[in-house]
Amino acid sequence: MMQDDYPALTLEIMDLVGDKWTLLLVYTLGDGPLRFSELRRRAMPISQKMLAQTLRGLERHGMVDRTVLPTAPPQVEYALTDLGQTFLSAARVICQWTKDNLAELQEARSRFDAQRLAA
Amino acid sequence: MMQDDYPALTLEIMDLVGDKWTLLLVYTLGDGPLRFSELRRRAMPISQKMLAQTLRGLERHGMVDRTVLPTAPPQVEYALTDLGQTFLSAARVICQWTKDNLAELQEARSRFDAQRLAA
DNA sequence: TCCCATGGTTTCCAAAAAGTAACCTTCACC
DNA sequence: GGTGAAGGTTACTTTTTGGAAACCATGGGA
Repeated sequence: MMQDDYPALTLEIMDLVGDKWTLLLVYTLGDGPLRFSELRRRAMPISQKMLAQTLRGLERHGMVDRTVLPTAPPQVEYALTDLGQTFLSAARVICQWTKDNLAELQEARSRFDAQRLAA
Repeated sequence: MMQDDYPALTLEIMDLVGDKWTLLLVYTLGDGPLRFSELRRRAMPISQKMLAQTLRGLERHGMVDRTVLPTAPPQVEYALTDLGQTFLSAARVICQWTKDNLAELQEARSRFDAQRLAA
Protein backbone atom coordinates (compact mmCIF):
# COMPACT_ATOMS: atom_id res chain seq x y z
CA MET A 1 0.00 0.00 0.00
CA MET A 2 1.61 3.23 -1.13
CA GLN A 3 1.36 5.90 1.49
CA ASP A 4 2.07 8.51 -1.16
CA ASP A 5 -1.34 8.02 -2.69
CA TYR A 6 -3.22 9.08 0.38
CA PRO A 7 -3.05 12.84 0.09
CA ALA A 8 -4.67 12.73 -3.34
CA LEU A 9 -7.37 10.38 -2.07
CA THR A 10 -8.32 12.75 0.72
CA LEU A 11 -9.71 15.08 -1.93
CA GLU A 12 -11.98 12.34 -3.20
CA ILE A 13 -13.10 11.58 0.34
CA MET A 14 -13.97 15.20 0.96
CA ASP A 15 -15.99 15.25 -2.24
CA LEU A 16 -17.82 12.17 -1.05
CA VAL A 17 -18.61 12.98 2.57
CA GLY A 18 -17.25 16.45 3.24
CA ASP A 19 -20.61 18.05 3.82
CA LYS A 20 -23.01 18.34 6.69
CA TRP A 21 -25.41 15.48 6.10
CA THR A 22 -23.98 12.70 3.90
CA LEU A 23 -22.44 10.62 6.65
CA LEU A 24 -25.54 10.84 8.80
CA LEU A 25 -27.76 9.67 5.94
CA VAL A 26 -25.50 6.74 5.14
CA TYR A 27 -25.68 5.61 8.75
CA THR A 28 -29.42 6.08 8.85
CA LEU A 29 -29.89 4.03 5.68
CA GLY A 30 -27.66 1.39 7.24
CA ASP A 31 -30.73 0.15 9.12
CA GLY A 32 -32.46 -0.67 5.84
CA PRO A 33 -34.31 1.05 2.97
CA LEU A 34 -36.38 4.08 3.88
CA ARG A 35 -38.80 6.39 2.14
CA PHE A 36 -38.14 10.11 1.81
CA SER A 37 -40.36 11.24 4.64
CA GLU A 38 -39.33 8.52 7.08
CA LEU A 39 -35.68 9.22 6.31
CA ARG A 40 -36.32 12.84 7.03
CA ARG A 41 -37.92 12.08 10.35
CA ARG A 42 -34.98 9.94 11.41
CA ALA A 43 -32.29 12.36 10.25
CA MET A 44 -33.92 15.43 11.80
CA PRO A 45 -33.33 18.31 11.81
CA ILE A 46 -32.42 18.04 8.14
CA SER A 47 -34.45 20.26 5.80
CA GLN A 48 -36.36 18.92 2.82
CA LYS A 49 -34.01 20.71 0.50
CA MET A 50 -30.83 19.32 2.02
CA LEU A 51 -32.28 15.83 2.19
CA ALA A 52 -33.09 15.87 -1.51
CA GLN A 53 -29.76 17.41 -2.40
CA THR A 54 -27.70 15.02 -0.30
CA LEU A 55 -29.58 12.00 -1.64
CA ARG A 56 -28.83 13.15 -5.21
CA GLY A 57 -25.17 13.23 -4.32
CA LEU A 58 -25.24 9.74 -2.89
CA GLU A 59 -27.18 8.45 -5.89
CA ARG A 60 -24.68 10.11 -8.17
CA HIS A 61 -21.80 8.30 -6.53
CA GLY A 62 -23.57 4.97 -6.77
CA MET A 63 -23.93 4.65 -3.02
CA VAL A 64 -27.72 4.79 -2.93
CA ASP A 65 -30.49 3.36 -5.09
CA ARG A 66 -33.69 5.33 -5.69
CA THR A 67 -36.83 3.32 -6.41
CA VAL A 68 -40.22 4.78 -7.21
CA LEU A 69 -42.96 2.51 -5.89
CA PRO A 70 -46.12 2.12 -8.04
CA THR A 71 -48.40 3.46 -5.34
CA ALA A 72 -50.67 6.44 -5.33
CA PRO A 73 -49.33 8.90 -4.55
CA PRO A 74 -45.99 7.44 -5.65
CA GLN A 75 -43.60 6.71 -2.85
CA VAL A 76 -39.86 6.70 -3.23
CA GLU A 77 -37.59 4.32 -1.45
CA TYR A 78 -33.90 4.89 -0.85
CA ALA A 79 -31.51 2.05 -0.12
CA LEU A 80 -27.77 1.61 0.15
CA THR A 81 -26.26 -0.18 -2.83
CA ASP A 82 -23.60 -2.85 -2.36
CA LEU A 83 -21.05 -0.10 -2.77
CA GLY A 84 -22.82 1.94 -0.13
CA GLN A 85 -22.79 -1.02 2.23
CA THR A 86 -19.05 -1.54 1.91
CA PHE A 87 -18.56 2.17 2.45
CA LEU A 88 -20.61 2.01 5.61
CA SER A 89 -18.42 -0.80 6.90
CA ALA A 90 -15.31 1.30 6.34
CA ALA A 91 -16.91 4.39 7.86
CA ARG A 92 -17.78 2.44 10.99
CA VAL A 93 -14.08 2.18 11.76
CA ILE A 94 -13.79 5.95 12.01
CA CYS A 95 -16.98 6.06 14.03
CA GLN A 96 -15.69 3.46 16.44
CA TRP A 97 -12.44 5.40 16.80
CA THR A 98 -14.42 8.53 17.60
CA LYS A 99 -16.48 6.66 20.15
CA ASP A 100 -13.40 5.18 21.79
CA ASN A 101 -11.66 8.54 22.01
CA LEU A 102 -14.55 10.88 22.65
CA ALA A 103 -13.54 11.66 26.22
CA GLU A 104 -9.94 12.36 25.25
CA LEU A 105 -11.07 14.65 22.43
CA GLN A 106 -13.34 16.61 24.71
CA GLU A 107 -10.68 16.96 27.38
CA ALA A 108 -8.17 18.18 24.82
CA ARG A 109 -10.64 20.79 23.61
CA SER A 110 -11.43 22.00 27.12
CA ARG A 111 -7.75 22.27 28.02
CA PHE A 112 -6.96 24.18 24.84
CA ASP A 113 -9.90 26.56 25.15
CA ALA A 114 -9.21 27.28 28.81
CA GLN A 115 -5.63 28.19 28.04
CA ARG A 116 -6.67 30.50 25.20
CA LEU A 117 -9.13 32.25 27.47
CA ALA A 118 -6.45 32.80 30.10
CA ALA A 119 -4.28 34.66 27.61
CA MET B 1 -21.27 -2.18 19.45
CA MET B 2 -24.44 -0.13 19.43
CA GLN B 3 -25.38 0.96 15.95
CA ASP B 4 -27.71 3.55 17.43
CA ASP B 5 -24.82 5.65 18.62
CA TYR B 6 -23.39 6.20 15.19
CA PRO B 7 -25.59 9.04 13.96
CA ALA B 8 -24.58 11.20 16.92
CA LEU B 9 -20.93 10.39 16.37
CA THR B 10 -21.06 11.60 12.77
CA LEU B 11 -21.48 15.11 14.14
CA GLU B 12 -18.26 14.78 16.09
CA ILE B 13 -16.49 13.44 13.02
CA MET B 14 -17.64 16.39 10.94
CA ASP B 15 -16.35 18.73 13.62
CA LEU B 16 -13.02 16.94 13.49
CA VAL B 17 -12.38 16.57 9.78
CA GLY B 18 -15.33 18.20 8.02
CA ASP B 19 -13.29 20.94 6.38
CA LYS B 20 -11.13 21.28 3.35
CA TRP B 21 -7.63 20.66 4.72
CA THR B 22 -7.60 18.69 7.98
CA LEU B 23 -7.48 15.23 6.48
CA LEU B 24 -4.74 16.19 4.06
CA LEU B 25 -2.60 17.63 6.86
CA VAL B 26 -3.02 14.54 9.01
CA TYR B 27 -1.86 12.37 6.16
CA THR B 28 1.05 14.66 5.41
CA LEU B 29 2.15 14.63 9.05
CA GLY B 30 1.89 10.85 8.94
CA ASP B 31 5.34 10.81 7.34
CA GLY B 32 6.85 12.42 10.42
CA PRO B 33 7.14 15.82 12.14
CA LEU B 34 7.37 18.84 9.87
CA ARG B 35 7.95 22.54 10.26
CA PHE B 36 5.39 25.10 9.18
CA SER B 37 6.96 26.02 5.89
CA GLU B 38 7.84 22.48 4.87
CA LEU B 39 4.32 21.36 5.73
CA ARG B 40 2.99 24.13 3.58
CA ARG B 41 5.15 23.09 0.64
CA ARG B 42 3.94 19.51 0.89
CA ALA B 43 0.26 20.37 1.33
CA MET B 44 0.15 22.91 -1.47
CA PRO B 45 -1.85 24.75 -2.54
CA ILE B 46 -2.91 25.51 1.02
CA SER B 47 -2.65 29.18 2.02
CA GLN B 48 -0.68 30.36 5.03
CA LYS B 49 -3.89 31.36 6.74
CA MET B 50 -5.63 28.03 6.28
CA LEU B 51 -2.54 26.11 7.32
CA ALA B 52 -2.30 28.04 10.58
CA GLN B 53 -6.03 27.77 11.19
CA THR B 54 -6.23 24.06 10.46
CA LEU B 55 -3.19 23.33 12.63
CA ARG B 56 -4.85 25.20 15.52
CA GLY B 57 -7.87 22.94 15.12
CA LEU B 58 -5.77 19.81 15.18
CA GLU B 59 -3.82 21.05 18.19
CA ARG B 60 -7.07 21.87 19.93
CA HIS B 61 -8.33 18.33 19.48
CA GLY B 62 -5.07 16.88 20.79
CA MET B 63 -4.17 15.34 17.46
CA VAL B 64 -1.06 17.44 16.87
CA ASP B 65 1.78 18.72 19.06
CA ARG B 66 3.32 22.13 18.44
CA THR B 67 6.95 22.57 19.50
CA VAL B 68 8.92 25.79 19.24
CA LEU B 69 12.59 25.03 18.57
CA PRO B 70 15.21 27.23 20.31
CA THR B 71 16.73 28.40 17.05
CA ALA B 72 17.06 31.84 15.56
CA PRO B 73 14.71 32.66 14.07
CA PRO B 74 12.56 30.22 16.05
CA GLN B 75 11.25 27.28 14.08
CA VAL B 76 8.06 25.46 14.90
CA GLU B 77 7.64 21.76 14.50
CA TYR B 78 4.30 20.00 14.18
CA ALA B 79 3.91 16.30 14.90
CA LEU B 80 1.04 13.88 15.29
CA THR B 81 0.37 12.91 18.90
CA ASP B 82 -0.37 9.31 19.84
CA LEU B 83 -4.02 10.17 19.46
CA GLY B 84 -3.32 11.60 16.03
CA GLN B 85 -1.48 8.44 15.05
CA THR B 86 -4.37 6.19 16.01
CA PHE B 87 -6.71 8.47 14.14
CA LEU B 88 -4.54 8.20 11.06
CA SER B 89 -4.69 4.43 11.26
CA ALA B 90 -8.47 4.54 11.32
CA ALA B 91 -8.62 7.09 8.52
CA ARG B 92 -6.45 4.88 6.34
CA VAL B 93 -9.30 2.38 6.19
CA ILE B 94 -11.54 4.93 4.49
CA CYS B 95 -8.68 5.91 2.24
CA GLN B 96 -8.08 2.32 1.24
CA TRP B 97 -11.78 1.89 0.51
CA THR B 98 -11.72 4.99 -1.67
CA LYS B 99 -8.67 3.70 -3.51
CA ASP B 100 -10.24 0.28 -4.05
CA ASN B 101 -13.46 1.77 -5.35
CA LEU B 102 -12.23 4.80 -7.21
CA ALA B 103 -13.05 3.43 -10.64
CA GLU B 104 -16.55 2.44 -9.61
CA LEU B 105 -17.17 5.85 -8.07
CA GLN B 106 -16.04 7.64 -11.19
CA GLU B 107 -18.12 5.42 -13.44
CA ALA B 108 -21.18 6.01 -11.31
CA ARG B 109 -20.65 9.74 -11.52
CA SER B 110 -20.22 9.68 -15.29
CA ARG B 111 -23.31 7.58 -15.78
CA PHE B 112 -25.39 9.83 -13.56
CA ASP B 113 -24.15 13.06 -15.12
CA ALA B 114 -24.65 11.77 -18.66
CA GLN B 115 -28.23 10.86 -17.88
CA ARG B 116 -28.94 14.26 -16.36
CA LEU B 117 -27.50 15.94 -19.41
CA ALA B 118 -29.70 13.88 -21.72
CA ALA B 119 -32.82 15.11 -19.94
C1' DT C 1 -64.88 20.00 -6.87
C1' DC C 2 -61.65 20.71 -3.57
C1' DC C 3 -58.39 18.84 -0.51
C1' DC C 4 -54.66 16.14 0.99
C1' DA C 5 -50.38 13.37 0.93
C1' DT C 6 -45.98 12.44 -1.29
C1' DG C 7 -41.76 13.96 -2.97
C1' DG C 8 -39.89 17.05 -4.57
C1' DT C 9 -37.95 22.15 -6.85
C1' DT C 10 -37.29 27.14 -6.67
C1' DT C 11 -36.27 31.51 -4.78
C1' DC C 12 -34.43 34.34 -1.68
C1' DC C 13 -31.50 35.30 2.16
C1' DA C 14 -27.98 34.70 5.96
C1' DA C 15 -23.99 32.62 7.65
C1' DA C 16 -19.79 30.27 7.28
C1' DA C 17 -15.70 28.94 4.90
C1' DA C 18 -11.91 30.02 2.27
C1' DG C 19 -8.77 32.93 -0.73
C1' DT C 20 -5.68 37.23 -1.27
C1' DA C 21 -2.80 40.45 0.19
C1' DA C 22 -0.83 43.24 3.48
C1' DC C 23 1.14 43.55 7.79
C1' DC C 24 3.78 42.17 12.12
C1' DT C 25 7.59 40.43 15.37
C1' DT C 26 11.95 38.65 16.60
C1' DC C 27 16.53 37.83 15.98
C1' DA C 28 20.80 37.25 13.18
C1' DC C 29 23.73 39.02 9.98
C1' DC C 30 25.99 42.50 7.00
C1' DG D 1 20.39 50.78 10.20
C1' DG D 2 18.65 47.85 6.67
C1' DT D 3 17.56 43.16 5.07
C1' DG D 4 15.83 38.70 5.30
C1' DA D 5 13.85 34.42 7.15
C1' DA D 6 10.30 32.06 10.05
C1' DG D 7 5.80 31.87 11.50
C1' DG D 8 2.27 33.84 11.96
C1' DT D 9 -2.24 37.52 12.22
C1' DT D 10 -5.53 40.83 10.24
C1' DA D 11 -8.63 42.95 7.06
C1' DC D 12 -11.19 42.51 3.16
C1' DT D 13 -13.62 39.95 -0.49
C1' DT D 14 -15.52 36.08 -2.79
C1' DT D 15 -17.50 31.57 -2.82
C1' DT D 16 -19.96 28.01 -0.86
C1' DT D 17 -23.31 26.24 2.18
C1' DG D 18 -27.43 25.90 4.43
C1' DG D 19 -32.04 27.28 6.07
C1' DA D 20 -37.11 28.97 5.43
C1' DA D 21 -40.85 29.26 2.94
C1' DA D 22 -43.38 29.13 -1.09
C1' DC D 23 -44.53 26.64 -4.97
C1' DC D 24 -45.59 22.52 -7.93
C1' DA D 25 -47.33 17.86 -10.08
C1' DT D 26 -49.87 13.73 -9.45
C1' DG D 27 -53.71 11.17 -8.28
C1' DG D 28 -57.25 9.34 -4.85
C1' DG D 29 -61.02 10.07 -2.01
C1' DA D 30 -64.86 12.95 0.49
